[in-house]
Amino acid sequence: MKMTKLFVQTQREYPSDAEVISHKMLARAGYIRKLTSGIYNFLPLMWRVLKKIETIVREEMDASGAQELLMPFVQPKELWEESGRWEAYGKELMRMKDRHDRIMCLGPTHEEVITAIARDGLKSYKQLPVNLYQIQSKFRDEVRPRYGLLRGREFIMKDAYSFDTDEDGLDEEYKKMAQTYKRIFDRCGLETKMVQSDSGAIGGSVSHEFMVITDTDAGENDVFYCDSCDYAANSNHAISKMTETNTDGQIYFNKSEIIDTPNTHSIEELSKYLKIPSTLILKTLVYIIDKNPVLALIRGDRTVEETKLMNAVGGTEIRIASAAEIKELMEQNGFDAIPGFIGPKGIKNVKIIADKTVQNMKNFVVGINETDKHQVGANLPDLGISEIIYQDIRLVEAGDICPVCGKPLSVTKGIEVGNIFKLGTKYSKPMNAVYTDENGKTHPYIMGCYGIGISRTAAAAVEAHNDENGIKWPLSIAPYHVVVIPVSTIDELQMSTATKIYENLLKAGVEAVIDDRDERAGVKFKDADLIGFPYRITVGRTITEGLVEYKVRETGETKNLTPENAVSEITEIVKTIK
RNA sequence: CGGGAUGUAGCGCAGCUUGGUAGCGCACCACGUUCGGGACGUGGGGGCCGCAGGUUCAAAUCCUGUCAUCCCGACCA
Repeated sequence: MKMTKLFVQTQREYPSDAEVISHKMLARAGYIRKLTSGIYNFLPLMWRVLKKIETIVREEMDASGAQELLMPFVQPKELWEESGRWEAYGKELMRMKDRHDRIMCLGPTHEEVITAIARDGLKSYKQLPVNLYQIQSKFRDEVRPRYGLLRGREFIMKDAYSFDTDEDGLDEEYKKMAQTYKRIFDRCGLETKMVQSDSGAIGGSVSHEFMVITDTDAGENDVFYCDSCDYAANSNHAISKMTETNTDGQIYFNKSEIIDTPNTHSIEELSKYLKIPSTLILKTLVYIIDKNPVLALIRGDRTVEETKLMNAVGGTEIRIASAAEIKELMEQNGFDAIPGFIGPKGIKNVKIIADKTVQNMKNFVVGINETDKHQVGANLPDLGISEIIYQDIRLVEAGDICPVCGKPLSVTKGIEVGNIFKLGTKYSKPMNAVYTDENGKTHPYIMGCYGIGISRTAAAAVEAHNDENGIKWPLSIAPYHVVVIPVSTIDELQMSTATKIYENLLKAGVEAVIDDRDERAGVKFKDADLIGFPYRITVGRTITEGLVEYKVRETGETKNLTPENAVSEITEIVKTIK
């Protein structure tokens, strides 16, 4: 492709609305252009990158035995009512009416449609197992789209769905997909970590996410991992062993009593006032889960992990209660305490979930629903709580003990580029999607689902591979392999040599661009770096000695070669792409 | 949905306080000089100043409403 014809406009400055590096660079280098919030045009360079990622995904998925199909983007409400997700999915599901007032939605994922396809076609155990996948645009009406392609509303996704007769079959497919994903991301030049995670709105029992590890804001997930073993988990799912007790061995209170603790609205203020460690305080938080209040108890120094708490009561939506809601809860139970003095004592008809840190607590300090007072030297049996559910609801912290091997855990940030779920019968059962076994009996399919964010993977690759001058694409997914730059387009020898190199590269199957613009060398170099061509051949003054400059974007390495050697060097490298 | 901010040329911004013919840099077009890390000169083209209403002789500027976008908190590929 000639640069003068290539549809790309680079910008000298980063767009003002971009926050993270991938968004800034893809926009400035002319890969993407925002149409409206969270919705982007994929311009020719971007589309080449996306198609390359798609090709890798297709090759690996096909090799795993999965079959590609394509499902509709627009789906009817009725299907979503069958699975129960019309209500449950929430506002991310973009709903609309057609001209006959039939209610439809844009597909955010395709469990319902694929299950409907399967139940029509997969009648016999002899047809199973099957894994079907598609690559398609998805639409999720995100509350707050951000970070460019990392969290758009419309994005490209590969989604696969497997159907098995039993759990063992699902386990096998799940493992196969995990290996397939590892290969896909390796081929895309991305190092990923497979981490345990919560299964969220997709549902099911077990799930893992593939994370590109990063130390930037673009990593929206906290990942806890162990250096000594292979334990790794998203913060919404990570667990740790608690070894220490709630005191440092010192005895602070030898009898249970109620004391004045004026103006101690926070754990920090209270521990300062009483001169005790925060581990000695029982923290009580009020959450609203699916419109109902829930009390969460946790040791004072610890944070509640909201997804875990929500799962503990089987909810789908969680938020911290407002001051007004807490006041209402107090009034219903005959108290009028303000936040800071709330406790489980005397609260009726409200679920009380206690983190396991609370189980070991002795002689602690706790709010008793009286403003400016706390009970000290308290123990749980003394508080007269009718029912208390112990669950792990705490956020793991770096340095916590690995649940597998007992060594300290570390934390890092990650971009989730892929996700695999064991769904079981979550969709097949309610949708009555069944097969007939060898005895003539029917059973719901055992399902799994497996997603890869194609456009997010491209953005993650930019996050992982860049420098201050621009993008450094991995060769396998770069829009072009090499740019040939004649320094001066009016120098006949330079121009004719560059053209010959360019033509020979094309003949050898190398994807090349020749920068034939009548621009100064500096402009071409800056653009080449920004766009991120993995290799560059510069034809300049040294051509009078028969040499051109060969430069590697990734390392900055340069060497002078004859035009023939430069072509063969790159041709050989391109052949090595898997 | 809360809290904060911003809408002026394709991009980055000034002008608004104190109303008076809409500006700068980049990009674009023409000519000339330049030519290995974002050159320079001269000349040019491009704007419903987000939209609607109001105040005024006169509104980018003041007032009201509205829409959009971005950032901070709950989602997920």
